[in-house]
Amino acid sequence: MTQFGERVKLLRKAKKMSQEKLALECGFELSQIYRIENGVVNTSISHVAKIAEVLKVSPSELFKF
Amino acid sequence: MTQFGERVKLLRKAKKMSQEKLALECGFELSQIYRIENGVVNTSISHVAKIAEVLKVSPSELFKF
DNA sequence: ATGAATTTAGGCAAATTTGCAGTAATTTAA
DNA sequence: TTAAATTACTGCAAATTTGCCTAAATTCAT
Repeated sequence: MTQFGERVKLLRKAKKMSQEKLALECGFELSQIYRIENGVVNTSISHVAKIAEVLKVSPSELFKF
Repeated sequence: MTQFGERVKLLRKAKKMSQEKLALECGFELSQIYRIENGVVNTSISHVAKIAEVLKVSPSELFKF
């Protein structure tokens, strides 16, 4: 959960995207991006898919840890 | 969601494992495996990780569709 | 064909996630 | 340095998932 979040943060920063922009493009809340990146929540596969799409990586990239 | 479930079902059957056995080894309910495989629910990343572990594949394998 | 095993299905309560809204803390840029 | 931008964090209600339970439907082996 924490590892997954760290992966999201890493890939997001690699694209020089703010949490807010990622949230906006994904269609969910800024607070939710924070929760995901910091392992506060155990998010769902549809969120995984959406984040991957916006970050232009395959969902499997988010599990490479 | 549906695609993810189909992937779980495929990999589970490849290991000749019943939903019940998978559920047992994962430590969750049979009904939950059914729900995941049939796209009834949008399950969480920790469940993804656990299923991958039990099926002896990397989590990313479950997103190859 | 039939009995056993497996899968599908759904209801309900408890647990968890999410959106929404806000504020505080930290980082970045001018 | 200080103003702006970004990130961290929280409370609450609504939505969703999960466990537990039961039963019907389907598949499979004999």
